[in-house]
Amino acid sequence: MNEDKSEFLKGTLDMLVLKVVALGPIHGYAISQRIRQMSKEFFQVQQGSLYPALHRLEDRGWLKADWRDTETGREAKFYSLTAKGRKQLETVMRTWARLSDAVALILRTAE
Amino acid sequence: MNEDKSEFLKGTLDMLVLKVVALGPIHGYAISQRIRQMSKEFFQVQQGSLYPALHRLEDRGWLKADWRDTETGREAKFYSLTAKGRKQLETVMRTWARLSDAVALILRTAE
DNA sequence: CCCTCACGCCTAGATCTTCGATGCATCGAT
DNA sequence: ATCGATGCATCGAAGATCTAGGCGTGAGGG
Repeated sequence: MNEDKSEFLKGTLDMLVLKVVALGPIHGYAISQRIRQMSKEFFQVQQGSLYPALHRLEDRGWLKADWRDTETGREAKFYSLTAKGRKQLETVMRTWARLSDAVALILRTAE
Repeated sequence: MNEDKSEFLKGTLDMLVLKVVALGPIHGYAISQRIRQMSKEFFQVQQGSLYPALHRLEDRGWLKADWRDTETGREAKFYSLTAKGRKQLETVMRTWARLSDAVALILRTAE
């Protein structure tokens, strides 16, 4: 398993977060809600997974954060995608496509 | 993330191994070759991942093992699927289907 | 007025998987 | 005789996720 593939064995979370942030600046709490709702309740991201993930993605230069006000007038940390993050998202989506094809190849083999 | 879903975040390896073994009794070394070849070189399972996985699956009662001779006249540990293992494979394949649908839902969202 | 729940951020420790490295033994081919 | 493939295995490091906790604000019901 090379590095890119291992990313997926370790989880799809990073990809999902990148994708959601790519739709427009959004804060952490809303990201988890959005992922849950977009996946029809399948993914229920825990905060203990989400926040470390966000910091990880920021450290790698894929996301940048700034504090803004919510519609409800609260302060929240809004994340946006960097140029690097956009490239990473594309890469990772291509890898996901290949991975799910590979899995399908194996799973569909008749017994 | 519930337990079943987490299985996938942690990796597809267990499912792939179960599936390959479901095709007929096969030994560890051959499993890794088969996975590689069936996935068109995408998955290259390391021995340091494979053997622990096999022991894990055996401990859970999904695989059983016995020593047999290879076509080349060597001894090797052949794994077969138990009844429990077959059920587990079905469960896990259904979960995979739902997971990849959920991922697709999110990834396909237009920006 | 108080209490609870949703919002919104975060970390620490435990647990699990995977990987790279290493070890051992046999066999066939050069 | 040596080297690569076959075939088994373990160890330690690295990483991701989860559970469980903590902190603060604000709105609404009793």
